[in-house]
Amino acid sequence: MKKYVSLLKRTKLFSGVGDDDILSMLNCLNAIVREYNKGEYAFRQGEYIRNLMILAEGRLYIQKEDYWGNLNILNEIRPGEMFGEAYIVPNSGPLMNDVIAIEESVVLFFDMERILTVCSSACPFHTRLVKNIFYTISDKNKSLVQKLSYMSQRSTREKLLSYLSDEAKRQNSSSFSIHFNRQQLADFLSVDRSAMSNELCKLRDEGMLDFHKNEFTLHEL
Amino acid sequence: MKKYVSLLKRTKLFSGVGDDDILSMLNCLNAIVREYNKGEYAFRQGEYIRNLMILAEGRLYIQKEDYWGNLNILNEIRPGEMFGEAYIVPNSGPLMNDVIAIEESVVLFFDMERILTVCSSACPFHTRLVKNIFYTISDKNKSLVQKLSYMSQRSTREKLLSYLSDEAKRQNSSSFSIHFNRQQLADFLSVDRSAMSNELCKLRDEGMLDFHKNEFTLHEL
DNA sequence: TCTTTTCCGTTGGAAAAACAACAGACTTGT
DNA sequence: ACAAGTCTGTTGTTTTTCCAACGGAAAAGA
Repeated sequence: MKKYVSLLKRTKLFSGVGDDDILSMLNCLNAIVREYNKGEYAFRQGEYIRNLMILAEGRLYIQKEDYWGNLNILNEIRPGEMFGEAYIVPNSGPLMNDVIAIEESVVLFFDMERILTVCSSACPFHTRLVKNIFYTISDKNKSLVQKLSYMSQRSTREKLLSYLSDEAKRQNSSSFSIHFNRQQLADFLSVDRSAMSNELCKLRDEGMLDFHKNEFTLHEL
Repeated sequence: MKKYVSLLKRTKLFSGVGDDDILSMLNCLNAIVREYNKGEYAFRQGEYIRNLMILAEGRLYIQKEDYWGNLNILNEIRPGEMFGEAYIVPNSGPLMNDVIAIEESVVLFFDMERILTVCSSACPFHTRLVKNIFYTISDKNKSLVQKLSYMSQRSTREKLLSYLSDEAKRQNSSSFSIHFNRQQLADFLSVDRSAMSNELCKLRDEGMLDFHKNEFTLHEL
């Protein structure tokens, strides 16, 4: 367990907690290590989750199979990332997705009840932990709402405009750069790359914006 | 403040907390009441939020204006609903949306720092509160992820199939009813109603499902 | 009961996106 | 320096969605 302390220190969950405190907290939180082989399912649709997990090594897919058997990859989990945090609510129903290891993977399990039930004396950093988890989930919540606001636009053009508009706000400048390449941006917005590229150029020709590689500039009309 | 206790008792935030305890907690959490006139902005894009809010009376829109001035309504808040929970993270940046009262409204403000920093002696229900807020936000997170999984499907057909498939899972039966009418479902999935209606009938003709009003039955292939 | 309104399916034309395929610019690795 | 691979814009065709409009069925209201 000790070998994961340096990884955990860099996670959002344990941000601001010292090495020694992490070790004692691992104990307090009933931390368990589990390993998965490549291709093995960590969780299956229909199971109930009572833990918060952090991926220590490897790579996981969160995927979903519909009633007719069509597969769909929803998310990719990389080392240091937390998952399962949305399924710890009592009576929240069973897991709707599968979690599968696409590489040899190591997962840390934390007892959720122990996290939320504050043991005031034993763990001085417990309050910190509750805040961290709360902040992480809030952050995720916020970015989900934002993404949803792009995705709910009907056309590729509107999706682009709402996304770029938000980036300009976020970076507080009408000139900014994005960390996506074209294919990634298209995937993020769930549209076709070439159609999106085409639309970007139309927007440029109409004078609404300019771009060079990943540098964008929005223009007033 | 007393007049809102019965409302608060029914909110997710104060679920499981008795009347007397709510009153003392309101004090502990530095609760403030603010009223807004119809058309008045509660918050504007660019502001920083340090509170958690519950709408007591009236109705609010969470809306967004893009760089070129196009308006977009993201959400409608009704009495008893909580909002702002995603913006309380330190360094989370300014609010990206506007919050506007579309009716004469009353909003309760709670000091977020007070909620997360547990005062072990004074409030026996504090742990309960932290759990409640955590559960609420997790729940929201989960439904956002689900919705996003529908919305990220490219075609109306796929959006429908993934949504209906999930409902069947959730209600644990291939026959189930939904609480949306056609227009609401179309809005939820961000597609055109008539096109969606058309697609539903195609799916029925292809033998994948059946429906009568809001009752759906999925068929194996 | 009769009227009005809402809801839902249907259709045809217009608009947009998806798709496939390709070429040039740029990167990377050897 | 060269080859292989990636990234991006472009074009033409096919497919899908959007939009507007309509009619019938069901529900709500007078």
